[in-house]
Amino acid sequence: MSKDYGQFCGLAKAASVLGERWALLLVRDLSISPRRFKELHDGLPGIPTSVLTTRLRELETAGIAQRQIAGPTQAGVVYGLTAYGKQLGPVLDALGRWGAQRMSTPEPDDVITSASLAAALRSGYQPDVLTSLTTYELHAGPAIAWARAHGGQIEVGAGAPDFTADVTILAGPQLRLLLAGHMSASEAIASGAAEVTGPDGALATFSRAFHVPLDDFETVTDTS
Amino acid sequence: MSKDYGQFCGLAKAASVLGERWALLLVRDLSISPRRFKELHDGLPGIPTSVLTTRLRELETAGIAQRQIAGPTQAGVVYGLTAYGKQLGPVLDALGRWGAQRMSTPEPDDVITSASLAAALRSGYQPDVLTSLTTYELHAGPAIAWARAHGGQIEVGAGAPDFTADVTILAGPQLRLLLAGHMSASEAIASGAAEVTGPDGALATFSRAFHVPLDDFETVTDTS
DNA sequence: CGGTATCCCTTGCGATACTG
DNA sequence: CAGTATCGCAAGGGATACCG
Repeated sequence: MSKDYGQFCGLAKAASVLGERWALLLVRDLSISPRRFKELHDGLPGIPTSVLTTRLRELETAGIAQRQIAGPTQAGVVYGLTAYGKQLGPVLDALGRWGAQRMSTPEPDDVITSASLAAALRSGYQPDVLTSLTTYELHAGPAIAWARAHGGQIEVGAGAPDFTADVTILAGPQLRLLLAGHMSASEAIASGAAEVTGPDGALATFSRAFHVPLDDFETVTDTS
Repeated sequence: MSKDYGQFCGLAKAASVLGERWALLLVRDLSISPRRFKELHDGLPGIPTSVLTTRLRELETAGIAQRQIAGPTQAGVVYGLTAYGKQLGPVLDALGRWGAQRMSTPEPDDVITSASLAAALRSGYQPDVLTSLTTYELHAGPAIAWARAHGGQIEVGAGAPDFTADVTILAGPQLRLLLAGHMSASEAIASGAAEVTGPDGALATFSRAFHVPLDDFETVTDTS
């Protein structure tokens, strides 16, 4: 499947690497921050270690990812993106935003990972909302992500932040509707869909600063 | 391979459809213009008809493509993108630009298709160069594409245009270097890499209006 | 033209186990 | 923790033939 398409075309070259199973999600996770093998394995539920190894090698060969030694001996192996790989960030964000349009409610077996939550924050960020530096800690089910943003600058991460956030939000699956603007901040709080710690109006500001639209057709017409 | 990833994540949803073999290239071709089954088959060298059918069905189910009846009886079946599918255009352009950065010279067996050439034109278009409406007809080996552009507006197509272009360019593989700005218009003409019909300076303007950068490392370091 | 229908066969995924 | 090794299986891709 890693086969080439035999076309002199940038998209074909991209597809030959990123079209591999798990590759896009792996790059997504690496784009949040450098990660260890085990973190990657845990963040991609279902991927076998052998496949993870193979993908990492392929990404290395393609100049997208690289091994980094982070600590003493080889205990500190860490995978990160190269400069070339980092350029994929905005592209994957756009692709994720596109895919998210038809994604309103989690399927019964859908999992939310911390890295995908962080990526969602990054992809929905609106540069013109936050006029002063604001930090967020967001919990969506078992997933945790944080953001530190101000004007055109944003930084996100997966897992608990190492600082105390200005605003902490505990949310359930309804978070999707809030980010889409289909549920107001006050509704979210009143219904218990979100629990907020922080200044008054913080959730309203949050939902404007991180907007992931929904193009609802509710469900795609099933023609089967 | 069409398996889902079980994640509530826009990128994961996108990957489950677009990660399929041939899917990205198929959408690319459809994004240029609606096409018939045979045109799609011809434009994707190597794809079996059965796989093409399967992909088209999957794209239909995902709400990305749709069958359209273009003529009398069923002789006029045509596949096109839905509104949702059309939103992928700019995203795929970005992905193609990313992939093209490491693509300097065609591999011996690389093919150039008209649709990929048209997509390349669209992806490299610089909105601030052409101050008046200009039309181009571009030949790169066996591939033919055209563009009609002015300011922020651009329209591209695969195959010979149905109008007489202001500028006609016959180019070889060296075209890649011209688009990257690694070869000047005058060099291209002098060396015979490009043959131009049109006003003086037309090729220089063209190479500024359609810019596809090259991030060269020549070849990615092979660490095998 | 616009597909269906087979068929084989590779590949690479997923599972599990195990090593430095 | 950071992988390697093995293995079986199923899916799906590619080729080819054929039908409406």
